[in-house]
Amino acid sequence: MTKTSKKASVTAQDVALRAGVSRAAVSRTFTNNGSVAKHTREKVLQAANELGYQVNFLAQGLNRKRSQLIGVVVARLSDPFRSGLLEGLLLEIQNQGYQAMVTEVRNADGLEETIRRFTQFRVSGVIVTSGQPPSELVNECVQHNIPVVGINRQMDIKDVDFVCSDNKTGAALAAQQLINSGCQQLAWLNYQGSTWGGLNRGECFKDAIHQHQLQVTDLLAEQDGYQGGRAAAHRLCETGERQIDGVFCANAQLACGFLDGMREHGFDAPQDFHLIGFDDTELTGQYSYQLTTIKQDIRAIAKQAMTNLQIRGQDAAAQQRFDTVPVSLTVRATSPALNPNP
Amino acid sequence: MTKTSKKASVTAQDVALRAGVSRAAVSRTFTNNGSVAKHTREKVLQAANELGYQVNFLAQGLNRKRSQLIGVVVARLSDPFRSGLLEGLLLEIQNQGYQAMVTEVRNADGLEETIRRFTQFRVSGVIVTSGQPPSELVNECVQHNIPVVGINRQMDIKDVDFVCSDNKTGAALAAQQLINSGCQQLAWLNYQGSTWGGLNRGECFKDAIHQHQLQVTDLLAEQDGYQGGRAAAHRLCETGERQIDGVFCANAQLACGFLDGMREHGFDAPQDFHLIGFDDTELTGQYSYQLTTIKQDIRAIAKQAMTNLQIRGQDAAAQQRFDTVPVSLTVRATSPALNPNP
DNA sequence: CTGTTAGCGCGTTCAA
DNA sequence: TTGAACGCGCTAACAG
Repeated sequence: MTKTSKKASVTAQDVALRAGVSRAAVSRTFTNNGSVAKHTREKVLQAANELGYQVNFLAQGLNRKRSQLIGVVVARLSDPFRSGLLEGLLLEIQNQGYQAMVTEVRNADGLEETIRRFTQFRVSGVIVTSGQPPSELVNECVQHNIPVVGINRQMDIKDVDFVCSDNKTGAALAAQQLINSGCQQLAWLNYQGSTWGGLNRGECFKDAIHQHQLQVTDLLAEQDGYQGGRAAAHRLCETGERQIDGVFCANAQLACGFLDGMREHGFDAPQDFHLIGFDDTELTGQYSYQLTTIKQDIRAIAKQAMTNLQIRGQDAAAQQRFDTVPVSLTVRATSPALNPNP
Repeated sequence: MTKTSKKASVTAQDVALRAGVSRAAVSRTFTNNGSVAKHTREKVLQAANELGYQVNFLAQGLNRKRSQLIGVVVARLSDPFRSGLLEGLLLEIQNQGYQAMVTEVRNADGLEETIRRFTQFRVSGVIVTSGQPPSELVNECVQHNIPVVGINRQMDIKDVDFVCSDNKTGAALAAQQLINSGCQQLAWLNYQGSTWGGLNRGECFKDAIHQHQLQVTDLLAEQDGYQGGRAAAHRLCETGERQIDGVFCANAQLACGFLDGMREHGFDAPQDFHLIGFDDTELTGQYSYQLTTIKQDIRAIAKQAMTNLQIRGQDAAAQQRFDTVPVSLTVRATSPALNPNP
């Protein structure tokens, strides 16, 4: 009870004492900052090892005015693409030696509160995969010199960088594929409250189609995700005025729902229509769907996002970046490969 | 340039100055700790508001030896159940005023490194949804007085609490449903490298079946998830010695894969066999699967996990808890409702 | 109820 | 290369 009751946590001071050096020496060996003699370094390392010393990130962050934390804003993780994206981000963040603080956000107020909390933890960067970062809050980050990057969205907020899948090429690939397959009555399916990414894909798709002198029917789902796509299919079949033979969807969930909705009415792809979705998730490859999709390169997106954070972390006044990540067409059953000799 | 260049971050000191009170008063109003006169409180709040003051969580945590962070260990977010669970945890953590630090872990070494980092951030608690927490590390947490709770796993590690879906009842419900439907040749499908949860469900299922004097065939998938289930179905059909008419799966992904694998061979549920999966994910409800499942109550699990953290947070020596969360049977097409008058 | 004081554990000058 | 000393921003114990 007198001296055996060790402090719960061992500090740099303890290590210094045991190694017979000063606290500063300990700090230096662990931050690789100042110069330290090889011999002392080893003494410190050994003492630290024996005591099981680990730096206190709270104290470190307080001092450096910056923690090894990256804030990540997510939403609707039930969408496989979004959870896949989060997984990719986590991996990349950890690879770079950071720790992810993640917040699920449901509305604008939530985003505001979240970003505020991020700054209170002095995060080294913020990644927004959902919602529009309110410009005032972003300014707050900028004041604190915290870099912010948005994924699959793009706005004109000063000092915020963006990395985004190549929607234009993706839409063009889809258009090409549908048209080359002989589709004439094309449709674009999106959720009516779609994110920037969805809207952008739609515009690009229509542009691409119009270049071929064809028209596009707008299918607007009242709900997002699988159920929205399914309901849209039902409505299409029930009103059934238009003959549609090629559909491009803003995301994979909508596409799967649409496909199932059509099946419920006795139609299926590719016999009765062709179907292409955005996002290549595990689900889209499954036997019951076999969806032809535009595949986003999650690893590349995550990598680029972190790169941007570091660039702006070093130079807060760096030029705003809008990075585009290549996409590719994954051909499956719902819009099969073209006959090589037409 | 002389006095206009404000400090990047405004501190409690600044607020105190402007409000004409002491730093301590500021601290008190923000932590609701000591008592503070209503008048001063208002002055402080106003000054803080004008200056845009926010407490520095790093400093706060350093002082209290505990941050408002909860560490969450996850793995394979591509599984919809796991991402759903994470979403539930995030919501609950945020509701309680904490922030989630989440780490994706791929192997035992990763878990070790992760938990170590959690302690370095002085998290208020650790939630493990994947992997077996190595007992030495847990001890490290205990030393730091950090509560640890495991979800859907259960081991005999001192001072660690567990919350787990009621596998026994779930397995019994599944057994009941299959038997009452007239199934005679039952099988249990699991991944060969399954987690504790999967193994436990299997044992419970076999117990339940044996009580009815029936046997269970073991189907072992060499891979986890959808592809594992699909391959298992292929193997079953190709070797095809055994006639199987009722299958229970360790999780939903296996079940969906199994169903698709059977379909590829021309068999389908419920005509040719009955099928029940564990985990009720968005996927299982979709038209193309309509899987009968045992549903886990994610909200309840998350709530219980946080409750346990707080209990042990207040009393480190609290008795170890093994909480069980009720499950329910969601009846869909692959094992349909029974005829009311048999 | 309030202000003063003493750390929390670490990074970083500045001399030596 | 090293150590002494200061401060990061905040909380908590103590006096008034």
